[in-house]
Amino acid sequence: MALVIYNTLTRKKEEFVPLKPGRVHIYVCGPTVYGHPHIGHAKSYISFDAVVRYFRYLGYRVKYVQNITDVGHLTDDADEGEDKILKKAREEKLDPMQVAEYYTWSYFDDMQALGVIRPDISPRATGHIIEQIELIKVLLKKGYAYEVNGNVYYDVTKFKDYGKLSGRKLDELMAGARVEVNPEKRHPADFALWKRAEPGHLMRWPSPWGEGYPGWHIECSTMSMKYLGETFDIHGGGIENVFPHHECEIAQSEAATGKPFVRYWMHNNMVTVNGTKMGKSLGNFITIKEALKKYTPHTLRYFVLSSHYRSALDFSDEALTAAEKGIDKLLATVKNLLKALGNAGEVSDFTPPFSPEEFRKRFEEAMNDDFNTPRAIAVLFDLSRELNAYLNRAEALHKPFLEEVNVLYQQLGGEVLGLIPKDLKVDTGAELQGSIEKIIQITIDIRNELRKEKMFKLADRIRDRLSEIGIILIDKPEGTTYEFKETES
RNA sequence: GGCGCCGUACCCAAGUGGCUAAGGGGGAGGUCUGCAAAACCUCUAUUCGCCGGUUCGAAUCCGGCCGGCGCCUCCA
Repeated sequence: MALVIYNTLTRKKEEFVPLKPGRVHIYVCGPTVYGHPHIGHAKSYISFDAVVRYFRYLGYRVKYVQNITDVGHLTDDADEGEDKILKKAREEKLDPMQVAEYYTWSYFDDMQALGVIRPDISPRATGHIIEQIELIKVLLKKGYAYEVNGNVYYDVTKFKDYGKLSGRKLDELMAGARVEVNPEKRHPADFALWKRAEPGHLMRWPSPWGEGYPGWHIECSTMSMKYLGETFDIHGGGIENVFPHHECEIAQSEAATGKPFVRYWMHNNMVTVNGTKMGKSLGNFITIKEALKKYTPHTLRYFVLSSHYRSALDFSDEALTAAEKGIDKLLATVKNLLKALGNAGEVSDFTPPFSPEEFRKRFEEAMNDDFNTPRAIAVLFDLSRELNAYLNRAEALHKPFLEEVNVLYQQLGGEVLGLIPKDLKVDTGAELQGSIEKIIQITIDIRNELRKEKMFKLADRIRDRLSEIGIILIDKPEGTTYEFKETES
């Protein structure tokens, strides 16, 4: 089955055909860096991380660009109000670029913690002022924009396709306008490409229209086309950006180049907390840093990927606790596998108890269907049940077979979903832990002597106390083993 | 007011015209165990918000209603 993607532009699932064979050019709207990233960012970027990882798994050469917005987004009204970064800078008495830099790194740190692979290019808006001015000049020259008092606006009535992504019509936009009409605009839906800097405005650049700063949609058009070409494969972002942000991007880009801008538009759904939207300006958001105090990165990743990217995800402690149990179960199985791999050998006339390739196929079918990660995860659980059953019942284990299964976990659960760490600890003989392990072994030996003497109360106390510090004893007919409780990666 | 999405078991969540409605969590029982833990096995929705309609056949398509959410203002 071919890879299909739900395209917001056509509202249908469409087979993915790259513009250049074997390559994927993808742009995803990045964060505005004026605060610590929250779990909504986590959902968005983990989802697209899985998309990019899957393309790479399929063998595509991917060029993944994600902007860092360090200027330009305003606090309230489209054209009035104060730049969010400037606001933060004033509140914290910092240079705006200090604010942007600080939160850019906060973002990178959190993404790394969540196992999100860095985009190939993370262009900053302030680093592309010249290119943005050039694009605005083209739009003016082609008659799609007009200047008033050092402000440049895009004339939406000139672009006949305006509304094709979001399904909106200009007259409807007028009727529903909640914002006071800016008298400088010819049409209420016109949007700013360049804003004149008032005296005292800290972030300002010279331009043909005087000192000012770019509007909020122009950076994405500029930077995506600069690095990916005038037409590229995929543009992703949050569903709330369909209108106006992405609609405006299309208007700017296609007006300037006369070519289709993006072939597949992908939009991920929102995170809600207790059923209501989480937004930066609502102040009810949970930062990734807060979430990571309570849950492991793998739990958060698993939680995000266990629902589809186009579904809304409700964040609650119950759901996260269930997710934690789920991912622990998956990781426990992989650990069992790694342990078994240690004592496995060659079994003559071996008959495979199940077909690993069958599971790979099912996994790929799920991912090919618009990146259906919940279904893909379900396949991994089905595989786990088969594997555990084999590990339990087989008296002699066939090493090549276990290795094949291990590769499957590493590729599907590891490389693609980022749920299974490459260096998963198998709780045996790590050098650093050598002496600790000897001590545990001594404790176990003594406890087993107690058990032989039927002094179970004391034996259980030893097990309970060890359990309190995260060492779990497992009594089997062949003897006692132990493992460290999974707390991190 | 306009546009759009969603409602599947106790919870989370796939499935969107036809074999037994995935998977995870939780719960019940069992194998194993001195007891546990882990793992495995069995059970836990004759039914998919409600009401009509289309169809040989619908959770899936159409219409209406009820409920929840999002966008139309910066937001992932």
